[in-house]
Amino acid sequence: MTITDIRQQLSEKGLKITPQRIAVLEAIIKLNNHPSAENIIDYIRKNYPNVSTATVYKVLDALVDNELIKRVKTDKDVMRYDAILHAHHHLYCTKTDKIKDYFNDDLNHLLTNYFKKHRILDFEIADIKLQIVGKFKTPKKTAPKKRNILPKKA
Amino acid sequence: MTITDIRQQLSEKGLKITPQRIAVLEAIIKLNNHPSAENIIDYIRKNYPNVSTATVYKVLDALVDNELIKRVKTDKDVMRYDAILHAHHHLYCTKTDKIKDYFNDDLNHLLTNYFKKHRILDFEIADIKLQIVGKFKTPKKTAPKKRNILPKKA
DNA sequence: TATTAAACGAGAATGATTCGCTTTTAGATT
DNA sequence: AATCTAAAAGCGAATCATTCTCGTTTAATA
Repeated sequence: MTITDIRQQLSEKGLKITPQRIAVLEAIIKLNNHPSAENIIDYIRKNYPNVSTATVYKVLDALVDNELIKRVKTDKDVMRYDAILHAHHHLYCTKTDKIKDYFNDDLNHLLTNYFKKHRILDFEIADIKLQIVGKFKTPKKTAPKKRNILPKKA
Repeated sequence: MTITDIRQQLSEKGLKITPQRIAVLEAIIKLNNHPSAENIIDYIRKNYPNVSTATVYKVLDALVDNELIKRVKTDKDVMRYDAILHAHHHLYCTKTDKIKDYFNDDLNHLLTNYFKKHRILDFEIADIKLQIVGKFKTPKKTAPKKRNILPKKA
């Protein structure tokens, strides 16, 4: 996703192309880990120190309204954001609060087909998101990466 | 779900049985519409005017920690709560912000089986929630309910 | 009924998000 | 290229859901 692509996307939605909007979209794509508004602000300020907090929130709203990004809600109170690159679901780790993308087209087809056959009365589905809650397992190591010969604390 | 049941549930989890905890659980069950903390507080205060806001939040945390209720995440910023009566998913209306329960054991089995066959690498699933986003259709009326003979504005 | 850790109450504090208002700017028009 | 104007950005203050602090009360147990 290049800056040209970003400009293109904004333009397609009839949004004015501003440095702030480009910066926010770029930040979400670069950070790539469901950043909070704060994360995004910190990232942007490295290059544009005087971007207003309120502006970032306003930009985020505009981008969500125009379906260029999605909001991701956690059990904690801060909102997180996600670039819309490809339909995907989320794995929520109850231990670490990490959110990982989960791509599975096979599953998407399964769900789409399921709801094509079993419509929900009086409801028109626009999107289906799976929140898969659980824990990341620490993978077993075949060999330790590092050896710590020294004691942890002097 | 009677008060005796509620006492039983608290007791099973090793939680002290307090009037406040009973009131909160009762409120969530009675309100039955994914209430926010504010909704719950308003409801409880009708009968117990001096329940502290902080207490309600603390009780909600305790109940979530002990899996007696669930948090319902929305794209908006307030958290909502839901009694755990039976496994279910949610329909989110983008027009009205209403959240409706969606029960479908058939679908639950489908998903459970799917993930039994297709495990997610390094992730241990505890719960799967579907957020089905869309719009409630207003059902077609066979005849109009009212006729408005007068002009809309004088 | 005495003990005590857990729970509660009241209100202040926090902090993410929004508001109100002014200034700036993107994009269109001359 | 200069002008115009609605949209966007900036900035500080305001909002408000949620959390913290800490003194008081209470549920559970002996």
